[in-house]
Amino acid sequence: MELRQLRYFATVAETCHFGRAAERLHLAQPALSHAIRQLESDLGTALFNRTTRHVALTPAGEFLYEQSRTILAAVDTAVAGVRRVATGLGGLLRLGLVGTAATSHLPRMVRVIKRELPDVAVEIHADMLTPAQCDRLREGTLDLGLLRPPATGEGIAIRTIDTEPLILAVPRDHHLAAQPRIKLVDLRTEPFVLYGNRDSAVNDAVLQSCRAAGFVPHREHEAPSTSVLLALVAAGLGIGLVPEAARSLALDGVVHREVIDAGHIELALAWAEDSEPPVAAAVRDVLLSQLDTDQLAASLPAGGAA
Amino acid sequence: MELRQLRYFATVAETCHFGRAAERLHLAQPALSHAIRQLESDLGTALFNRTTRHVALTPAGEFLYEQSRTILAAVDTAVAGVRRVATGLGGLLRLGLVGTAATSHLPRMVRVIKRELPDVAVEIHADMLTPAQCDRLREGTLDLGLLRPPATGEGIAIRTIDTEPLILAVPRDHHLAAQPRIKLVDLRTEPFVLYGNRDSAVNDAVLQSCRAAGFVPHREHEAPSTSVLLALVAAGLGIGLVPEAARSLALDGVVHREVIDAGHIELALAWAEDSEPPVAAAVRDVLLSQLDTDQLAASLPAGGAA
DNA sequence: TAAAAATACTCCATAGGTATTTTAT
DNA sequence: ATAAAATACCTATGGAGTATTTTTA
Repeated sequence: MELRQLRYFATVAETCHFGRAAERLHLAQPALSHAIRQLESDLGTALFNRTTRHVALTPAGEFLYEQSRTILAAVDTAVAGVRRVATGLGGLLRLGLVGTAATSHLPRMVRVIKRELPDVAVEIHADMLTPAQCDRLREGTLDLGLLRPPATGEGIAIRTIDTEPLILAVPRDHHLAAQPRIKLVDLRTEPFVLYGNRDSAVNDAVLQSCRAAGFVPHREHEAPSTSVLLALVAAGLGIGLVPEAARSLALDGVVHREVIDAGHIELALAWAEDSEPPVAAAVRDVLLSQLDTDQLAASLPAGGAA
Repeated sequence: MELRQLRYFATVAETCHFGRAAERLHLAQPALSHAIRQLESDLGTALFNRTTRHVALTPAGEFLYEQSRTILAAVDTAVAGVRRVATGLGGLLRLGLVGTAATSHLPRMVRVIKRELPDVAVEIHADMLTPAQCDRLREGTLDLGLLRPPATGEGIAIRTIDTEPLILAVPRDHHLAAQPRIKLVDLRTEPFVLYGNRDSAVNDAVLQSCRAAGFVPHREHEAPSTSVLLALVAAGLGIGLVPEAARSLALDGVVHREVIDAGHIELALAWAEDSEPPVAAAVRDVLLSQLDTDQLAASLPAGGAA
């Protein structure tokens, strides 16, 4: 059986008239008659009871007509779906992110994607370190990444979307919590809770900032993630330097303070330079153009046109 | 898009190898390559990323493969279903019945159909009088009928499947309930509850039996159905003559008694002589052969081989 | 360099056209 | 008598074959 036959059959079933059905199909009547006979012979059963005056479905034809509507509709939606996936308007987007991006940038991003590309399903791969994201982007098991530059290895394109200062996290009753202006050197004698993972870009930034300020932080404890790091700070085991996005974690017993010369850390959108799937390109466009819009709006004087 | 293309595509998607897929499809490799190129150009998008060393699905191809499995499975079940409906092994059977057949013969019949033709769906059209069933059999909106012979009009074939005596229905405390041998003439002075419908075959049989016994029953009340008739008898409004099948209705306050010379009434299976759908023929065969088996068993001496 | 897909071409099966016949109302 | 499906026959598109070339791991 072929879809051509099924389409012809469905049209004849709907009109119960070979001539009019042929017309609707932009086809000559004998060609249609022949096609239906062919289908009947393929199936080994009559689908129509026909005289020259009347065409009616047999029970088998009745059954096939119901099925044909389902099948033809499924084919149409499949074709439309393929086109959507091919253009990036639909399909699955696998988005990787570093720990802190989950609370700071993710919610708005997902909202923008849902608004601009409603047929795209977003699959979140949270708490992925930058090198892991780069590997998975290259091997094609991730479509986009939110990571800390620089990207490791070849073939990854990035665009910085935000620059955050490192801020101080201290226990609520710590003496630094009350200090008005904090400089990095003020932390040189403090015990630090540091990110334990060698691949952590935030850890690198913290160590580099301290080195620039002329000291090596005293490694009191190690934490595998920002939330654990803050928990250890809350427990009074030390102080920490974390990206500003960590403010939104708002752990009880921890307060955050600016550090004048603590340096910054970037967050970037990353994708595979080649072999980027259409959804990735489409979502990237939407996210980056949204970013540009926001920056433009921020650069304009407040109180502009509504 | 054609099913041929979809079948080819699914095979390539499964093997990720044009040569092996072509082999599986009993096709030369260039023909398959060409067919896939054709499909890709129809859809306006690539379905495979191919080098001479590696074939992999694109996101659009991935999507189409999932859809193709659904569609191809639907096509296969549709074709199988058409064959079943065409042979009568499947489909919808619309079965008409007179009121009393619902409790007497229907349950066993449905059980036999379910056992022998599990893919046949039975639609019951209960409480249909004989002439109405004949009309609907002729116009093709009913497939089989359980009715009281003779059938009215042309084109209806019937086979008698049971002969029931008419029995007496009386209130529990009626004097006839205690009488050992009842003859029709004993009822000549009694008030009767009769079937009200002019088309009722049971009513005809009752009136004819009484006429043969030399009297016209005194029409005290009329009932549209056997169950209502028995309810009126229970209420003490008169006596009734009903088919033996009515025993299974077992209304409280009503007792049934044999009447020696009350005559019999037949129940028959009926179908349209021409234009009988396959499912009707198949079910009829099953029911009638079951009937023959039962009669053979009944005619043999009891305690035969297991 | 070798395996595998693409290209080039050839052929014929069949989808679809026109002209005509058959059939049932 | 006539509308409509079936039949007969013809044409040409395109599906599938063989031989060959191109490509990349």
